[in-house]
Order: sequence, then C-alpha cells, then structure tokens
Amino acid sequence: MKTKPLLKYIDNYVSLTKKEEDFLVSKVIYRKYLKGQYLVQQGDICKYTCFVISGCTKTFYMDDLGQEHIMMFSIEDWWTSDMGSFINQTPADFNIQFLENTELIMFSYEAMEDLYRNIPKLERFFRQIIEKAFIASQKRIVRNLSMTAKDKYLYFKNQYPQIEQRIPQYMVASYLGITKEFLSKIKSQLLSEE
Amino acid sequence: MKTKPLLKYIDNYVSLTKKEEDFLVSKVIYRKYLKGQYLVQQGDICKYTCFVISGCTKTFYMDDLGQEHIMMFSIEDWWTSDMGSFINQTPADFNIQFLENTELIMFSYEAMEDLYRNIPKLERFFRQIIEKAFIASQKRIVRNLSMTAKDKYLYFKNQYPQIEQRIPQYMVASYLGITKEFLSKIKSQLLSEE
DNA sequence: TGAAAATGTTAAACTAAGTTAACAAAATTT
DNA sequence: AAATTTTGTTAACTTAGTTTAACATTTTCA
Repeated sequence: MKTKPLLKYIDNYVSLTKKEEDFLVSKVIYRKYLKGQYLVQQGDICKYTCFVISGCTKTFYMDDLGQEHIMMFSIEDWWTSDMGSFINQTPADFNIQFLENTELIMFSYEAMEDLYRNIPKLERFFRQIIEKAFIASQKRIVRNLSMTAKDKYLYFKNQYPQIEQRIPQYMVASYLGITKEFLSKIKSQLLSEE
Repeated sequence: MKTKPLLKYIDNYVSLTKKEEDFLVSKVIYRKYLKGQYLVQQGDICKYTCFVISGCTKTFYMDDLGQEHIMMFSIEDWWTSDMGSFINQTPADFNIQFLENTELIMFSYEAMEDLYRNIPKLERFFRQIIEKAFIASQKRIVRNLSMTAKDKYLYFKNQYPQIEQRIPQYMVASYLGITKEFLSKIKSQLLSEE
C-alpha cells in the first residue's frame, strides 16, 4: 500500500509517532480506479473522503437539463469528497468521476471517527485542511463574482497549469462557468493579441 | 458580557465543563460596534474571528473599479471573519462592515491558539463549524454556476428571508452577482407573473 | 417639517456570453 | 489504416445581464 505520500503530506501539519502512523494506515483503504469510473454519483451517500496518490478526478453537478457544472479537479496530493454528503451521511449533490486511472487512499466515515478518537492530533490536521479548502472556496466565489470570463480563464491557466494540460478544454469551460465555444473564442482572442 | 448565546451555540456541538466554559469566556472579547464601522478593511490583517450576538455585517471585496462584491451577510448566531487573513495572518481580501449596531464575541489569533491548546474539544468544534461553512460555500459556487439570476434570487429570498428584510436591495443584487437594476427588473417580473 | 441623501424603478442602447450548427482535427477503436 | 467517436473551431444569431440616465420614493437628519 502506497501510504508514503499521505504520511508526508500530514507531516506538514502535525507530527505523528510511528505508532500513530501505523494505526492510521491500518484504518485506511488503498484502491485503484479506472478512467471513467465513479467514486460517488449524485444521490448516493458519499462513503469516503479520499487522498489522491496519482491520477485525476472531476467533481461536478448535473442539472435538470443534463448540463455538467464542474466544481473542482483533484490531482496528486489533493483531497476529494462530497463533503456535505460525507459529513452528514446524506445524498450527494455531486458526482466524482475519474478522468485517468487513479490511485487513492480512502477514509470511511467510521475510520474517520476512529481516527479522531484515537489520534486527537488528526482533529487539528483536518481542521487545518478544511480551513484551507474553505478559504480557497471563498476566493473562487469572489473571482466568479468580480472577474470577466477572460480573466477567470487566465487565472485558472496560471494557477493550475498542470491541470489544464491534462483535461479537455470543454471541462475547463465548464469549471469556469462558460460555454466551450466561448472559451475557444477567448483563447483565439488571446493568441491574436500577442 | 453576553456570552450565553455563544455557549449555547457551542453546546450543540461539544459539551464543555463549567471550568472550560469559564476559561473560554476569560479568553474572548465582548464588544459593540456602530453601524458603518469596519471589523476589517481589505489589506489589513484580520485580527479576530467573531460570533455575532446581535446586529448584522456584510463581507465584501472591492475591485479595482471600485465595485463592491458582497460575499456574505452575518446576523445573530453566525460567525464572521476573513478566514484567509486570520489563519495566515496575511492581508485581508475582504472588508467586513457593520450594517447595524452590532454586538460581537471576538476571538484573537492568540486566544484561539490558547483555546485549542487547553480545550482540545474546541479543535473538534471549530472543525465542525468550518466543515459546515465549506459545504455551504461549495453549494453557493454550484448555484452561481448553474442557476439563472431569477432562480438565485428566489433561492436567496427563500433561504434567508430574515436577511432580505434587513438590508437594502442593491446589496442583495451585489450578493447575487447582478446589477441592482436587473434585480429590480426580476422582482417586477415576478410580481406580474402572479 | 422640510431638505438632502440614500435607495428603488423604468427604459433605451449596449455588450458579454450563450446557442446552434456545420466543419475540422485529434484520439480511440476495430 | 479506416472508421468512429471525441474534442475543438468558427460564425451567424439570440439572450441575459449591464450601463446610463432620468425620475420616483423612502429614509435620515438638521
């Protein structure tokens, strides 16, 4: 089981003893998924919070008209879950689908409770992770409110160059909240500007 | 010092002993602000995370063109802070301004550290609070991506009727990411639909 | 109470972004 | 390698939302 990347990641926030690390490792699940598979589908209960070891996922909402609205992508060293569904064990709002063959470390709800009970440091760790996620989420809201489509695209391109390389352009458009045609127009505009 | 609403609020998540409650109370600041004053201005370091006892605040970003983009309102029993600034002690992205005379309970960065150190249960409490805030933030992103202006307004009206009553309409428009004129148009459309 | 300031409405002209559809290029499958 | 599917581009047309500006209403405060 490849747990090194996770333990290394955690070590940036709190330091666990060997014993604690072993306990943690005993509680998590390591699993590979294939491109196209789903971790959660909207309406299901999200059973796991996951740390991505390798690969890529998209988290999206599908509206009544069948349109996909992409919330986020996750790659190596990122977390993914439908937090609302996982925490409250209620039906998920979002789908999480693998865009590449992906290796994950998965925390079930029970494992999470067990870990909090036995390793209080992890309470601190996850608080800090979620604080960061919340801050990023708030900043995204403000970007969506205050930036033009072009500026949002430039921000995305600049902030996540690794991601832009790996996913089709229509998914970037969906993430930015614009149509694929309009993104295509923006990109050709940007090219002709130079 | 009016700390009852806070203690009652916390009690929904974790139960503190009398001693712990007293310690908590000894670490926080109770303060009143007047309508129009600021808790933080963008560019400053956000010194406090606050629990609103009474009153109302708006959190907004002001862009280079001088336009306000409202992120959130807070009323009784809500939390307010520029989380990014508070956690990292870096310049704030947002302004927090009082829309009414407001009573707050304020947690400084040092108080927060002290509280986490002495009352580990609070680590759990704040993790849970932030999880909720994060979930709400994600849902807001998806609404902004997938709903029309009209539907966003109806959702807001329905979800926060207490808030809509208390604030001017142009602030609702800013929160929804549309112009005040367009909101006015939407409202008159809705009236004529019945 | 009356004047000033703040907030809300309406409408015309405008612009950013969406829709549709036809074609082009790239990636996958057979 | 050909065929099919997936992804990307371009362009004409439409629509949602903005801008500006003039006027109406409400609130604040001297």
